[in-house]
Amino acid sequence: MHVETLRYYERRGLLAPPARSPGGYRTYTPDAVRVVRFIKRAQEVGFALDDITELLHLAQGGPDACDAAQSLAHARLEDLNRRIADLTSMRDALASLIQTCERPPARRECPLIHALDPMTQETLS
Amino acid sequence: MHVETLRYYERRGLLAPPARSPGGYRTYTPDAVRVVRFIKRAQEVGFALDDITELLHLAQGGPDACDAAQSLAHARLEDLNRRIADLTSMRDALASLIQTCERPPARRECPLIHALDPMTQETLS
DNA sequence: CTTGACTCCGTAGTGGGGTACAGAGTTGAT
DNA sequence: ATCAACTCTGTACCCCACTACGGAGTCAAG
Repeated sequence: MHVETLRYYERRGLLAPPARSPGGYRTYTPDAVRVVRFIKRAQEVGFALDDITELLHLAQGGPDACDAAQSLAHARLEDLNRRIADLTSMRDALASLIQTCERPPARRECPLIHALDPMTQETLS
Repeated sequence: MHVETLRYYERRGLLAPPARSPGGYRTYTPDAVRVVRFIKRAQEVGFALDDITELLHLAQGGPDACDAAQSLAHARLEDLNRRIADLTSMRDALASLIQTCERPPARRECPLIHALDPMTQETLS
């Protein structure tokens, strides 16, 4: 954990400004550590900092908060699925492009570059 | 295609500066259009603009260029696979987190928020 | 020839999640 | 008391691929 990252979270309102030592140093409570771990975990499952800010507020709230958290999570899940689908179709397209390289090149023409060239392939997208 | 995007590509060296009309307007040749389409296609399969710049240079080169293009493509492919794997494990983690919501909440505690809280779950990561 | 829609230019801003810097002050161990 | 190693502050910068702005000039249709 970088120090600046903590300051950054504080600026963003994810982390309450902690008490200070006589010299002005931040003194973090165990609770603040808990919050930071929460943030890290939430990031790991795909929440953005804005979402996490909201989750942290929700964590204080009552039972309604639970529904809100759940729908936030569902939105993130769909987001992840979309991104996975996008990347997967990219990957498949690139892989099949690379396949063309396996075939012996007709002298002086790179099949891969050729395949990307709209001159020679009018049939894609 | 936004005009500014074309100017941007020109600045970045992806697109050769085109000839100008008497009034100073860019007049693009069909070849320039071809290059732009090449760029778009390459982007769609996951190449970054820097890679594409290189591919475009390679497109002029001889047979060595083909190997270079191929290894560039392989690097991109591995990149995509890595990103897909990352997102997939995120998705699975989030999905199983959401699963906890399906179970009836023990009054006043959001299971999802609960699950992210390091206080209550010391066993993850 | 007028009009409305376009393009010219350079520079600056966007978003997301931080990271870097400089110069001064503080901490804790020896 | 001394010293290395840390932290304090604000601001600016990183990446990437654009996008926006504003004021002036140009193009093509009617």
